Amino acid sequence: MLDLGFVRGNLPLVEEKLRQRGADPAALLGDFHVLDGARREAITRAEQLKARRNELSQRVGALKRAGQDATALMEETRSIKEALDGLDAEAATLDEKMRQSLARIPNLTRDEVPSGRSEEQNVVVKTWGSPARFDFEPKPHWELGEQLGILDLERATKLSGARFAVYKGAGARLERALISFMLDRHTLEHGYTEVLPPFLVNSRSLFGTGQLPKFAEDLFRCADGQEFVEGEYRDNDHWLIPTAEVPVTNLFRDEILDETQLPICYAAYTPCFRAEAGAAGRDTRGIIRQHQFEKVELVKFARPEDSDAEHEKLTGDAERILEMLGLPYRRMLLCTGDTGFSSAKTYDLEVWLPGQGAYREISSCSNFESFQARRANIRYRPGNKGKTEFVHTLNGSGLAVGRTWLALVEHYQQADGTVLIPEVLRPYMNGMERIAASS
RNA sequence: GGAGAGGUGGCCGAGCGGUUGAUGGCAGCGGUCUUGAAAACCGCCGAACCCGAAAGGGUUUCGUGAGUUCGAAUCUCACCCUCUCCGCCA
Repeated sequence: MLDLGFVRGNLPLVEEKLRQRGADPAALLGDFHVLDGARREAITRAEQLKARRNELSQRVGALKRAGQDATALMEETRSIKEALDGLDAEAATLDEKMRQSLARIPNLTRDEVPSGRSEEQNVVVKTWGSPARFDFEPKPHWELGEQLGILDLERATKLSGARFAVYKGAGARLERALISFMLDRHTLEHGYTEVLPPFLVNSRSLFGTGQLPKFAEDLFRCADGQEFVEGEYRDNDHWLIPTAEVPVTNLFRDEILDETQLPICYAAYTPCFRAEAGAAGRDTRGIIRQHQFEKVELVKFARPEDSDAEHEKLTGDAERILEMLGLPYRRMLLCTGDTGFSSAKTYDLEVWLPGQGAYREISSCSNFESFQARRANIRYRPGNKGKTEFVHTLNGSGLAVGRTWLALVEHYQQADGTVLIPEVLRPYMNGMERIAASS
């Protein structure tokens, strides 16, 4: 969420930034200054009446203590109260409107983010490794997975419908190995603290990180309470997390952190659940796009002046996993139109998938600056200044485990249909060197 | 699910209709003292919003929402959450 005062004082800039994102400034803040003016006027008038009422009440108290008559004053206070009812309601309504429209305005992208409509305009920042060359026709992971008996998509459909998977044998083991491998690197070598959060969160949390209200249709919600109503963020409803970002970032919601704690770096494994509304027909084969997938997520809370450097470091930490696994990738700087709602700047890591002959997203590393912190009210007290400030939050996949699984299977496939296991992973696979059909 | 207790400022903890934004303690900040540090002592110290160029003024805020009252942290009701015990269960 942007700061109300900032939007008020920088309307042209905000409009320009929204346009760069491909958003419609008119729709998002068309009547901003009208609404803002009306809201402030209502507040001012209501507050003047309240000041008068409070003053009268005090005098009533004084008179009564002195044993004198106060009926005249009490009469005036009563009439103020009636006028106040309407005014207060009006101010509250306008305030809520402002709040809601503010909550739907995306973050401002940084100036170094390239302008662009879609992913076409994303910029390659670096490329690591090069796509493997095969002297045979590489197969997509769904064929390999089925032949090796490590992936069962058909039966998953029976259990849960489309976009679910069952992993078996070495396939299940591989998934678990990847999770452990990633967590070990991040906690043992990159300085993150492991967190295992709840997989269900309330709507307050989803508002905090920016999934609500705009992206409700992308989420799975448990039918254990009332309907979701925009503007009402409950702490007693339950939604499946779309990413560990939500519970982990919200750990410090409504808290004031000590500056000496920062940066706080967490690594969390969780399954992720996404409704994938609007993705109908996309990536229907294989496990690229699932309703449920595993992910190891990196989350940081940093001082504003450090968030850039922490963003680079975090992205590097994710990249290192790909490098250790020997998977070719490239780092993309997302353009304005492709940068997520809450993010000020995002790098995507794209891994090469031989089965598709394309680079596909396997990690997304974002600096949210104070956008989420303002929504979730996460602050810290800088130095010896008494004033609190919002922290900067960051996160990135480190990595999406399901996609790592399929990249690995496709990248390390052999002519005979087996899949080599990279050396760094073998300790996590009980020494297994390759996945063969009999396993 | 049943019974009880409780939700107050960064933290702990008083207050239980009228100068209470809230006693006190801790932490933090500034100062005195000291070669330095500690201790001791003195002072400052919540947040959001509105008006104002500023100085400053005002409003709201004691889990949330309604209500009673001239006036509520304090009274009433509903709801939420936490803790303890019991039951059930991984």
